[in-house]
Amino acid sequence: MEITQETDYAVRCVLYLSETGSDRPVMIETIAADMCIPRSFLAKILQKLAKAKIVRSFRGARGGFQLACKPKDISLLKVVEAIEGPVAMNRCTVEPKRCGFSRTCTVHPVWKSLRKVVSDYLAATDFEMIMKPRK
Amino acid sequence: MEITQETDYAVRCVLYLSETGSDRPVMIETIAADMCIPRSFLAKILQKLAKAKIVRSFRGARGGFQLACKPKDISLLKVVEAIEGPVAMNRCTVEPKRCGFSRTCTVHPVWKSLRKVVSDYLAATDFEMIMKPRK
DNA sequence: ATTATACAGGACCAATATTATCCCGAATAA
DNA sequence: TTATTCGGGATAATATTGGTCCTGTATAAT
Repeated sequence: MEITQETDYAVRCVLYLSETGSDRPVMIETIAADMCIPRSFLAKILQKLAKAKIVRSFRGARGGFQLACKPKDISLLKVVEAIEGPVAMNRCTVEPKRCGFSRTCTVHPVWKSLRKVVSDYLAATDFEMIMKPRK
Repeated sequence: MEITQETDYAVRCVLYLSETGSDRPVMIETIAADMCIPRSFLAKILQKLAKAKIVRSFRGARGGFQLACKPKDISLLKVVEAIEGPVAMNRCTVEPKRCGFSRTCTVHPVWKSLRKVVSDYLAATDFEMIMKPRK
């Protein structure tokens, strides 16, 4: 039922990039230090975020990471799914093949519906909303 | 983000007891066979359900398990928490001591709020609702 | 009372997932 | 050309999950 530590790192990392709003790429090293995330683990996380087009990476000297779009256009769902894959409460709602009961199981629709509740909530929350108001 | 296999077993087990509606206790053996749940694993699960007062156990010959109350009075939340402990999306919302950021972290309230959404949904779903309508 | 039955609970184990770390190669700015 | 920074594969430590087994205890039936 819980998100993983990795997902928590990912969310805080995107939030960090949202808040700094730098036009220069930020190095893994810097983010790791500022957010207390193990450097090499964060590197892996940023790879996933880059594949999901949430951040852009730049190699070489002065390289690093930037948001690929505005905080407002990044939902929590996008980040969570970039790390954990499709959100679901129960495997059987994702791969029904492996659940012999799915056809007759009356719990199945409940998990599906809860999944929608969660996923809608996450989709409706973007990083502009999560950011501290700067005023 | 997913419930565990164990929780899935627990829910299906309570559903089974709801649907059979037997006034005689049902043996672990029987439930295990009917629901395709490993016998000794199910035994552990039923222990947890008994501690949570969701089922009653009877020892000795003709022993077994019965629901401790009506399906209508058992929420999905009760069963899930009997197995997994308090539902939460993020550890930091349960034990804030271990999260140095919780005071300033702007994601924190989001997880808390999502937790409420999920927990409300689970609390609103009881086993009479989950049971097949008998007509 | 005795006995067969069925759960209680502790110890233990295997498989899998999570949380990392390290290294070498590829891109790239200076 | 070189120092820098990410990309990605391999690997390892730890935690969690899923599951078994065995002994003890309660209890219904005889």
